Amino acid sequence: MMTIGKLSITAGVKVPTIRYYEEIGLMPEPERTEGNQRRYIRAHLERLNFIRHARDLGFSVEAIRDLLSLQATPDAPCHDADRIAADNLADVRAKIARLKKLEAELEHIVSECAGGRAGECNVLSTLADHALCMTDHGHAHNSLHDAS
Amino acid sequence: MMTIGKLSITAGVKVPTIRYYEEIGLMPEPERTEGNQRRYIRAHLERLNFIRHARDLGFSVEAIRDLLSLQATPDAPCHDADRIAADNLADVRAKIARLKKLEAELEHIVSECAGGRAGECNVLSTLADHALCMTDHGHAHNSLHDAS
DNA sequence: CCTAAATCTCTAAAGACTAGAGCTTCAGGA
DNA sequence: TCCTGAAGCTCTAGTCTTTAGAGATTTAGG
Repeated sequence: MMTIGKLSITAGVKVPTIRYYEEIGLMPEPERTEGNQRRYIRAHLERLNFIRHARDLGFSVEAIRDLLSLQATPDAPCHDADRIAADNLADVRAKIARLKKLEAELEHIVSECAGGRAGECNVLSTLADHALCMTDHGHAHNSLHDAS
Repeated sequence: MMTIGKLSITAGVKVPTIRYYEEIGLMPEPERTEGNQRRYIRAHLERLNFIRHARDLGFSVEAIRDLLSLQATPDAPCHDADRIAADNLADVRAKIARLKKLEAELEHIVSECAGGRAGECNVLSTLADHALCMTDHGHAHNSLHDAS
């Protein structure tokens, strides 16, 4: 029987985040004390560890929801879980590729800065003039920010 | 003189996003027709290209604001713009490093999946048991999602 | 029993947009 | 010149994943 604070420390997830996970249905509603405080058992800690770990790996909340439901039915084929992980891997690889292009472009920009005035600054001119781009990094800037 | 729709297509930025940029002061208020519709000139398109390009590169809106103000005063030292780009480069490198760890871990997870049942699935058990982790990927998952 | 720490709910903020309602304007054709 | 449909307008509210406070209540230890 742990309090939410203990669970928070143990799992490395902030208290309001735990309550948020409960709200969106990732975590089940635990039992409460007479005074309405949440009390968790070990199963809750394990589930929260699972969630945090998956989040760290970049899985979206929806993907985690799927994984958790798979976990709940151990006789189901593991094919789905594999697909979710494989999708995630593809995503991670795409992000890496994209970030490497950005890295190259930023390196180029920074190395050319000779400490002059802004009017002749390479950072600014490169950003202003798309034609100077070294790479075609396209318009898919969402891929930089998505968690999935 | 283009409409907001034309500007949107040309710059690859959605119409509501352009209006949002105006609202937060990244884009200036353009002239309006008698009937209150926005009309843009080429300078607007260039500025919007600058913004989109910088967003694609992972610059935060605040960083872009800085860059834009530097651009407006071409006699200022370019040192600040360089620092902003250099900060971003460090960020991008950190993101790459982190994603590579995740990639390795996901590769490991996926490759072990033999198509069995969920009960013995490596994806699920790895996520469930932190001790199986190959790397210490810590709790700093924010760094994956920050744009700055 | 008292008190300080922890918990409770609820609201609101962050960043960077996106979507819809309901209305008005514009451009092209008959 | 009128009509019509696409595109524009404003305003509100929602997205997503947390995080932070306010103000009230409960708990555990001494």
